[in-house]
Amino acid sequence: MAAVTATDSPPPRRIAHLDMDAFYASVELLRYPQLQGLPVVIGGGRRDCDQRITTEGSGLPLHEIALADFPRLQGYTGRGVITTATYAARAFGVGSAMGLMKAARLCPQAILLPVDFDEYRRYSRCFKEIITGIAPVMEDRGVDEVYIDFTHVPGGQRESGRVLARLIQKSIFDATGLTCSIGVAPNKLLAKMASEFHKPKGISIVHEADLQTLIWPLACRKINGIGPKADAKLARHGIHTIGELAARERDWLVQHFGKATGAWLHDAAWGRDERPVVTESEPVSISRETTFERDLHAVHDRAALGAIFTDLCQRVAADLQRKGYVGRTIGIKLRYDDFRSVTRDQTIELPTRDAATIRRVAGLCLKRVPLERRLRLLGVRVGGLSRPGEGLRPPEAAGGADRAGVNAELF
DNA sequence: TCTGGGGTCCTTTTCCTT
DNA sequence: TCTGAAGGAAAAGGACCC
Repeated sequence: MAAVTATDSPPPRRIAHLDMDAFYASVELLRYPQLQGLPVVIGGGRRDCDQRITTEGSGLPLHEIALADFPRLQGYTGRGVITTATYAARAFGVGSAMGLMKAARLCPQAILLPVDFDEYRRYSRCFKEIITGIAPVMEDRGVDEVYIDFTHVPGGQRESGRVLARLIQKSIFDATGLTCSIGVAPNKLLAKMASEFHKPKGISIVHEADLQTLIWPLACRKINGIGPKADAKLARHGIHTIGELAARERDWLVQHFGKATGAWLHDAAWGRDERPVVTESEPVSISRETTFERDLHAVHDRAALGAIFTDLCQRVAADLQRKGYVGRTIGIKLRYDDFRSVTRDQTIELPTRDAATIRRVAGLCLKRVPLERRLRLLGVRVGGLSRPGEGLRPPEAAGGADRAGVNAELF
């Protein structure tokens, strides 16, 4: 075999996963530093708990607002869950996804802040701009997470990526006051796990050779993509750690988990993941859904449901128009009072972003669903998205007939 | 007593066509 | 006209993620 010089061989793949530390809570604490160290929960977001602090807008600087002016969990009634909680609040046993009423019993003195997505998105854009200024190949994975390809970034290989990770951490902190954790590894799968090793403010470097020592002792659940269901199924087969998963034959996994999932499980356990860092992607669907303040009945609450239904369709249409998409597959989702969900959808000939058209087709979907039980949630979705071009029916053309049709629909 | 909203992806079922 | 196989697309459900 011919000798290979250092300049001939391509640099090893170095992929980083960056995760902001307690993102929503940290943004709120930047705004209200007087809440530092106090139990704070962020959640709700629906109208009934969407009261920001009473003295906001009074001209008082936000950091001077008295603690007494912040709304408390005590006496909270209504639906909604906690999106995130500060560590001080978690000490009382409250945490993400817990109902707010239950949290109010556990920690009535906790301060309740509504979710402010606009503000989180503002910070999100800001830290992502800083990253792409340093390392341009970045994949967006939501408001507080990204993957970054360090491989060809100048300095991206130094100390296996640690130097660049440090620079990114410092740049984000200097510009925003926010901290993050970064994992650098040969691929996305391992980088994602690595970023959790030393939270908060951590940097973790993982090499292929670390698989047995750092990855295999971890619980299967640590693999991004193994959730509660898959974890329970693995446990039933006596598989609890990634090492135990790696010990199973690929064929055995395929037999028990299906072709795609079985093969993926095997690859994941062996730290294999060739997925590229994707810098651009198109959405697959756009949807809106809402949980009612109380369960509604199709007949008894017909008017209220009809208004909500129309509103959802209009909001989806507005989203499509704002984002510049049209879609062909229109669907509904509803959740009954017993929490079972059903979906129905229908594909139409020409893509649309017209509210009345969406309302009409969604209304047809609704007719195919049992409506005896009370409903707690209703959603409207448009998929099969494309950019408007040939075949788009202009909103005006959809006008009269559809609108007339809507009035005759269910609700 | 409860269990949000906005997505993606995968699997299974159903329906249609050949 | 009926039956069955095969394959693809659409529909439905569910798991998972942030």
